[in-house]
Amino acid sequence: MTIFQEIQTQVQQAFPTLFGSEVELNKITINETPKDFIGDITLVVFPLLKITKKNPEESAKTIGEFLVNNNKNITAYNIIKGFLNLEINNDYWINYVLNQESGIKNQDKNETVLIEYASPNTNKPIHLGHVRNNVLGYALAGIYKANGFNVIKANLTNDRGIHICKSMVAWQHFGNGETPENTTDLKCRKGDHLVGKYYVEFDKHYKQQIADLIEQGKTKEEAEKQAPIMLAAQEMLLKWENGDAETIALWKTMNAWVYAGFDITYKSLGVDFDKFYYESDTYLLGKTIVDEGLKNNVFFKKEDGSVWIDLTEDGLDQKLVLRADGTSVYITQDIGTADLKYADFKMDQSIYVVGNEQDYHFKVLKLIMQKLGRPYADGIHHFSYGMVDLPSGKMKSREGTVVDADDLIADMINIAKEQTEALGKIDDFTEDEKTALFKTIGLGALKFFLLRVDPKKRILFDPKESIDLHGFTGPFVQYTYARTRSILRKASQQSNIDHRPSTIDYTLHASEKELIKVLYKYTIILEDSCKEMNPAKLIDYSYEVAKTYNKFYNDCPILAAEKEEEKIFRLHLTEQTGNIIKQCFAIVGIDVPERM
RNA sequence: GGCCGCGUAGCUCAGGGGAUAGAGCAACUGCCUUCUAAGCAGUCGGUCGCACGUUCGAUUCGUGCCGCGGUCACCA
Repeated sequence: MTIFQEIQTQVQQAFPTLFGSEVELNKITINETPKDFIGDITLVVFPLLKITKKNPEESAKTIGEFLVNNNKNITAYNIIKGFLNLEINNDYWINYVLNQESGIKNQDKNETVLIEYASPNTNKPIHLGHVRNNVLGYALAGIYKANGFNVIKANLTNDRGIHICKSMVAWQHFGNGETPENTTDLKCRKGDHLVGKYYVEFDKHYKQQIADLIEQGKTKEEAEKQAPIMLAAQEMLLKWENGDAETIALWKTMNAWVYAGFDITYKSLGVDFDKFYYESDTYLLGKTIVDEGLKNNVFFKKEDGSVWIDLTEDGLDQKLVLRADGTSVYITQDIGTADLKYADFKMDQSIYVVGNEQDYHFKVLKLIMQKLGRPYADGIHHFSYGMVDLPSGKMKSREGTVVDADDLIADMINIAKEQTEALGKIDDFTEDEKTALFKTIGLGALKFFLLRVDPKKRILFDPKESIDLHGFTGPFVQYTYARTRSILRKASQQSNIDHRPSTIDYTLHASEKELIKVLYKYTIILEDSCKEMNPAKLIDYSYEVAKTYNKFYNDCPILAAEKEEEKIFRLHLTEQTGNIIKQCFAIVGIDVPERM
């Protein structure tokens, strides 16, 4: 229990005695005291006045008096307007530091959470938008784990469908047998780029053919439907669904190229998965559930044989769940996969990390599963995040206006390299150590950049202004960590810092106390970031820790402290700061260097 | 047009019924013979989109309007 909660419940329990009436816990608002006032914790009395039946000053005085007399950690209080500012005993903070275990862990929740993220299409390499998805998904999984949940990271790979056939058709027509092994295009040695090249190629020819047909007097709609290359793709999709050997062989070959490429990108992003689902395995599953829903009158059939659900009573509209020809649509597959996930993992919560352009789709999916009476339906949650936009607007793979993930990662590492080398602090590093450090810093900057913004908000990325390494950034926090490590290394050469006094007698420096208070909040923030499903909360906190430590570092000598006890205490503070930074970053998937 | 989301400093973002609205970047000024200056301190910069309402108190909640984005496919 934190001291915030402790005071809150203590005041609640005392209320009948003090004021002759009960009070709800949530009426007792406790805040940190703003910097310019005296005190550590502030209780706002305004909401309590109706119950105390006294004016703000008197009410605050009664509570303040009570707390000072009955809580040994509270030494003094002052009242400004309706704010009761409480001062916490120095020893409370000092003991907190001295008795803090290094590994803070939350209790096991005995609850399973499945988090689906990444979920790429196998027709093109991933871009910055997908990177946001990957980084958010991985961070969210880390946050749930750190909060004691059993987490399954799932990747639903979109490996079939018309868009996949487009790349295949284009490769057949224009590929001339190009493979990742024999290609002269360096970029295409990585198979996802090779396949992506033909996806773009398809679109180019498709557009040309449409233009030609329109010139021949067709309408735009006719042209779009009759373009030979599109007909070829549709034909290929049918062949694929019928299991045509040649088509399946080509599909397998090209998908294998893509997977080899994805593996490299996942690896450099440092993300991983416990379970891969493939749409080619799951796309038929939804159909039996559609039958079930028809029997239960959740769905209805129209004259042409197509199957629908009526969601008008839920404020939505009618939604198709199966085509007249009996083939699946997007949501049919998701219905089937939802059941499959539950069969596999019996999860309590099922989180979908998918962009906010699909808000409507997931609203529908959840409603359908609820109407079908699925036990996991209420646990479905769409973790909806904003798009990454460029100054020129939206990224579009087909039009080539994307920031490629591999390029971006390489750029970031390069920026890290240039700036690190310019500082000249790591000249004694081996080449391997340097390479590792540049990657740590470059990816740290990138991930921090993507995570520091509220997930539901869109991000504007300007390729011309590279991601910063100073200020509110990943490298700033990493730097602070390296700083703590540097001091601890020096300390270990000097004396034994393992010696831990049970108590210590001196007045905390203001910056020292400020730092302790920030460290104290760690578990609260970790819990909040999970409840609010917001990695930005943890990122923001890691920055606050670093910033506060740097101030402390500047104000308080550590190794050169006047008294030995002081030095030992400050080394403990330094160690804990480093531990918390490292933990925060590990949770969201950012590495931390020993030196930089 | 219906529905959903977002409008906070020149730019990128925090805050989310409570005190004087905070960071970073950009601009300017100090601080390295002393533990890593990727740092610290400071100056400059705001009608929290607009209006009404609820409240002791609204940037925060509600309604309306304006602006931006998304979505309303037998695409995924």
